[in-house]
Amino acid sequence: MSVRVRFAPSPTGYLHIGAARSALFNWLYARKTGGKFLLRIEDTDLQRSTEESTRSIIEGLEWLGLDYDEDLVFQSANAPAHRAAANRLLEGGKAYRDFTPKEQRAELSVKEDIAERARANTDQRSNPYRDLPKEESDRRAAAGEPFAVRLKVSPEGQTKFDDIVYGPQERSHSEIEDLVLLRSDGHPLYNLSVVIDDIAMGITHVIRGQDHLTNTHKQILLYEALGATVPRFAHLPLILAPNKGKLSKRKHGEVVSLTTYRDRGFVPAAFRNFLALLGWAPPEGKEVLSKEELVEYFSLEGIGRANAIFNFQENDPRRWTDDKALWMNAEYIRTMPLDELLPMVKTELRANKLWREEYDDDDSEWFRKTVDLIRQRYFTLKDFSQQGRAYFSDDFDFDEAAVNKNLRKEPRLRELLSGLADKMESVEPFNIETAEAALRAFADETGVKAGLLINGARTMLTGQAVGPSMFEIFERIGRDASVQRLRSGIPW
RNA sequence: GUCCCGUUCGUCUAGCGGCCUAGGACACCGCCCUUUCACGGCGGCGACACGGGUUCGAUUCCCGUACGGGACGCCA
Repeated sequence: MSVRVRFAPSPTGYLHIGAARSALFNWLYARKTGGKFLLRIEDTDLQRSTEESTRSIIEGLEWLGLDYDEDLVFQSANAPAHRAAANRLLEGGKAYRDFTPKEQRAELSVKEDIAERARANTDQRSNPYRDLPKEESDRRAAAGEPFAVRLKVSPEGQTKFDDIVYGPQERSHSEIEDLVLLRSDGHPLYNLSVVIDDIAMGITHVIRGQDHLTNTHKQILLYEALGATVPRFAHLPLILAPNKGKLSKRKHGEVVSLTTYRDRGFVPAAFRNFLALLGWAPPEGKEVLSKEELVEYFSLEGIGRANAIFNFQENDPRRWTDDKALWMNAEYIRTMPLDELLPMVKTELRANKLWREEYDDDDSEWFRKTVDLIRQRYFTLKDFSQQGRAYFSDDFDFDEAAVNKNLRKEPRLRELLSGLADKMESVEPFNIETAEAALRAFADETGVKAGLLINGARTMLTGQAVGPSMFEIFERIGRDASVQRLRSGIPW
């Protein structure tokens, strides 16, 4: 039977990077096995679900390059099927009506409620309606008395399954409550919906976060009660914050949201690559992997069991996200095929009003060479419009530290650079070699070290103390603009 | 509280009884390259949580302890 997996997020906010990784692993497994990767939006919590969130999930998957097969499924559309299944279980005596009135239920917060139950240490099979005779149950229901539907879990025995990642799992029935399938208002609950939909969609492998490991036992009970084939399960270790706590938007902000990476200049392939390495290791140790290589090497067996810490420094702008993610992005930016990078740079420049249509035709060669030159030391696509601004516009800022270090420190420089400008003005043709020759000749004539002029000129031309070889910069900026910038008094 | 899961360098991880004086990647440090900064090259720092077993031999298997995480809802 061919593999069918799914990614089933609830649309209650941005796409979390942990969820994104689940999606990636499901996708990789489907592509690896020639199976199908399906997308199901679990929007049954009407209060919290939003259309905007659904959109951002779909966009996020698209950004990561995770295409899904078949039609998108909205879980809310299947509510009638979920209710029907619950009623079937009721008819078959596998579930029962719980008439416990709403008022009797604890009005506590979730945590308090759990603590309360823990203290009470009640028998999971103690519900007074569990063994209500069918006639009475039917009569009270017919009379309009509200009821929830609970699964009747056998007091004896245990559920078992062999998790592909975590190995054999066993849980005694005595640890499992008679879970509610249908709320008293008829609304189907999560565990029921998931199982019914997974059956309907023909899911063969459920790959999801480890936080569902214990839910799995309840779901298996449902598969069995329904007489359905139980799929294989593979639970993924969790991604934790630096303090080993749960990674959450409320506590950690935008660093956990996938869209942040898009907005802050990540190359999708780089982030996908980084995500794949969180909890999974390629067999031969090669870590920079294309989409095709990822698919080729991926296996569920290669997934580790320990939770991974996503390392970032909240108050350090340079380390706003994991070091390795940033490194991976830089690696992609400097080594990916130039033709794939160019459109991304174009988008970035456009967004910052630095794009000129000529870069697409008359100046396309200039644009290619310039991007190829400066990409070598950039970390994100943002750098093209920020640190790289001087390559695309005459209107750029000067870095104070660079000005102090390379210009103000030597009072004669103002005069010297103006002289260098005069010298450059007559250089023809103007390229790396001729610019270098001219600068060195000028250094000899004036008796100063070439380095003084080189560093000074770099700052005059780019506003920065660091960057590519000065002579490459001259060629990129061009003679006229170079001369003009050398004469400019702006930074002084 | 109960149940479940986990624990190798700061971080991501390799390791599935001898190949381990524990390998790689990121980060950090040093040197080389470079009249800047990166890249690259070379080198360094740096880990098997602890205690018992089993075994000729444990990072690897078993038990316990500690620590961490998860689940326990008429949320998903």
